Amino acid sequence: MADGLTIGQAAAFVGVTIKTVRHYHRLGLVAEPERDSSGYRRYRSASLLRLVQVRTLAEAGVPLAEITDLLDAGPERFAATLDDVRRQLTERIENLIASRDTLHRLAHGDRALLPDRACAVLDRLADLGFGPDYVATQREALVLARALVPTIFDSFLTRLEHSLDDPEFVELTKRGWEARSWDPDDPRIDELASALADKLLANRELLATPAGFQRQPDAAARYGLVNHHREDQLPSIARLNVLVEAHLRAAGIGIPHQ
Amino acid sequence: MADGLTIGQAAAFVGVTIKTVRHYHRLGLVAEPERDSSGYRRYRSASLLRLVQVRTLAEAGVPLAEITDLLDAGPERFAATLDDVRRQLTERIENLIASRDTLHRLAHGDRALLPDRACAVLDRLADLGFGPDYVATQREALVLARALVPTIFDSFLTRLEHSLDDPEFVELTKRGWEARSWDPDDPRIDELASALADKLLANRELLATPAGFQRQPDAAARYGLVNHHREDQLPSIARLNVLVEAHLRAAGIGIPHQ
DNA sequence: GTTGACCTTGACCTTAGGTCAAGGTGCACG
DNA sequence: CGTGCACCTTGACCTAAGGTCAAGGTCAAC
Repeated sequence: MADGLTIGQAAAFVGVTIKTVRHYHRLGLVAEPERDSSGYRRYRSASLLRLVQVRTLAEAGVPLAEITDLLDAGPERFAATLDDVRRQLTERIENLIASRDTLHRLAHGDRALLPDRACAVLDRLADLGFGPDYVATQREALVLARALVPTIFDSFLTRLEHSLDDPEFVELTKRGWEARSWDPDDPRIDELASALADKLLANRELLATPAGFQRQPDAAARYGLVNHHREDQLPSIARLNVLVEAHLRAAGIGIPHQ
Repeated sequence: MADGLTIGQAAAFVGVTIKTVRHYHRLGLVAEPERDSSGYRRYRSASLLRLVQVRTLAEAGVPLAEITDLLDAGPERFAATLDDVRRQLTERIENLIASRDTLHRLAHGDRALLPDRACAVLDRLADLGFGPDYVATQREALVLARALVPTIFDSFLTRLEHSLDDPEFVELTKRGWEARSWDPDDPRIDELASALADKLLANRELLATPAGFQRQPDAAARYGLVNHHREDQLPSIARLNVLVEAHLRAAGIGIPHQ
């Protein structure tokens, strides 16, 4: 009894778990105490003191790896190191707060990873009579665009809003979406491509490359991915777009190419 | 080229490392894309979209384990889960802030894990002519006391302050500390023990058990550890204390016993 | 003598990837 | 045509601070 506490008692007194005490032993933060005849660790006040010191620092957020140095250092380095640790904690806190704010925007207001303005455009698509599939695909393209070409996301949206103001263009786009169920060789696709190309050539603002586009590395490849999103599953749409681009190139308009 | 990006390109486009992409595959967060003839993964826009979605949530602090469910859930559960994650983040942030504050108090003001008032007492010990060894041992005992019997730490300090107001008691204590280098059987230890016991019996407030003492579990054992700190390395001091306690018990005073 | 609470060690698990190793692939340059 | 270099593949092991589980030894009480 007088020769010390068992590990469970010591841990309870200091307010930690047994496993924590053993962990500190293994890391060398607290020297192993003597063992009794049955191999049990026996803790005396000096061990408890060390345990308390380590625990106090650990609870304050000091990494265990630094605690040994800290307890062995003089008061000047003690304070300096603590300040250092405090700065690191502050940084982590700020990162977490930023995460939390992002999360807040995602949960409230942003619907499915997009800002309000993009959601409004998608709602307008639905109002204009586009089917849910089309709206879903456009939503995906917008999510992709925001991540891959963030610098031009806003002008991308602006162009989209513009295009929805033109009833003829809306009609052509709807018909284009119907083409997804046609055979890729259906001659109506060729007609539609001509009509779309004519429309675009008559309203060139729908084609304008936004300023700052080239500052993005791999801009053309990124943009191509957004523009051709899901085309691998929609061969007729893919062909339609190929034809439209061919028309435009024939008219001397360079299309960003993958 | 038209059949997809390699993992390095996909990772760069989305803004993560290759290892992160593979990690998401292994966790099932993003389905493995098709491989080309040499076994390279080839990413198309659908994979990139998924990668972007996962990345957005992960960056916002959502645990990876919850992201699959989140992306498959409807918008109502989406928002609810995000709120839940946000609450957990808030909790972690508050814990970190508390740690940082503790750290601040440790680095500035608190010297070596003790509050100002305790440091003042220790300074006073030095002023009264106690040697650095004694002060260091007392400092350790205070650190131990604060952790093991926090509820009575303040009254413990008060008693200590009181005792230092009594020059006779100070003298006896100093002489007690000198006894550390005596032989444990030195008869002067017996004399000193009598004198100390008389002094304590004449000033019983130096012995009073503080209120609330018994509310601490294992109060006596904890208190004993503090009172007998380092005695295992100071046999003469240990004997002195044993004798003093015997005197007090003989006079009908119960000493908390280990 | 047996039960239940405690102790011992060791091995594996957690998060979100990072690092290293050994080997295959694709492209440009000489 | 070989060579170098950058990229890809898998697999195994590492992080911080312990938690959990397993198998077995010990102690005190009934």
